Amino acid sequence: MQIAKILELDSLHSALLSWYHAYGRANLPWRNLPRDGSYAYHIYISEIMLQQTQVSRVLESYFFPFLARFPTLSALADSSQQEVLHLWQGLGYYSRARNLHACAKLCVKQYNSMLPDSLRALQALPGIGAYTAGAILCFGFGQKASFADSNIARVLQRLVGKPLTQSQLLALAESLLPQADKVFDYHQALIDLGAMLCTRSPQCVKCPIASHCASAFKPPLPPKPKPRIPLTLHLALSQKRDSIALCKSQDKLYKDLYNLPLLAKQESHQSPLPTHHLLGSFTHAYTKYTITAYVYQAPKLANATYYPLNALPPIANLTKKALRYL
DNA sequence: AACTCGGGGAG
DNA sequence: CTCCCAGAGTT
Repeated sequence: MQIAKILELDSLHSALLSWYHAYGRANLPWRNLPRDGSYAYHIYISEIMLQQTQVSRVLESYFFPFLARFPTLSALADSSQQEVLHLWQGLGYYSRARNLHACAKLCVKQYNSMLPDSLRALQALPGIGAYTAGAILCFGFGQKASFADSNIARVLQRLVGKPLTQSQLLALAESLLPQADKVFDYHQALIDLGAMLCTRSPQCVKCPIASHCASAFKPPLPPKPKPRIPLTLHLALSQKRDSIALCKSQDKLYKDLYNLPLLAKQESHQSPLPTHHLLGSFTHAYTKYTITAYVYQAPKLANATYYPLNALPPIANLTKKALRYL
């Protein structure tokens, strides 16, 4: 590489890192752990929780309770999937919880109850993809690995001023890496830059690397519109003493979680069923659907399983909302 | 490459 | 209201 380019890169790194130490979220719990691999499990949990999920939400009521209940990979492997789902309840994307449990069991069996420290082995584990494998290597094991989450992707694409394919993105990320002792903070800094300044509406005036950026102060590309499909659910609330009827989902959606029995479902806006006693209704957003749910009082169901209200199995927030009408 | 999977908070 | 978040797995 040419000298001028190296100096430029050096200046980019130092500008980014000074900004991070002044304005970044350096006090996040998963940023203040030993980086020798002894806390790779904690990093792993944080990375899975943070997939498509905001930091504030993970800190609220998930990260610490989960680690308190499952302090090690072995403890996680020894638990039941139900208990894991219980601590995941409300966080969404529940395949993450199922994969965590499966991954822990695999690591106990194959890797002496530890997470492996190679990119290939990590990526082969359920729920760990390209991004998370790199992040675990870098943040958990202190290795010089490159990766790109959506924050880093946005920053790098703005930096070069054009959209990049996944392989172009990874190649660029690799070429921008600083020396080994700075890689941890460098990646955290890029992530914070993407989350705090280089957002969809970037605050370029505050950006420490605007002078390196091809897109600084230019309007971002227009987003593409996404369709939303109306969905009407008719849910049965069947109470027996202090228990209610719930069904374990076998579908991909809410798999292994418990839901109210479904009387009917249509992909359109519907009115309540006139033949049933309506208790109430609510709306719920779910990916591409906007759901209207009607909750009806239902008689005792002969072949349903009833669960006590003070010891419910794991339920999704959709079901939790419906239980308000008890 | 395009879909699917949750949920809540920001704008 | 719309958009998006420390993505991964499936089709």
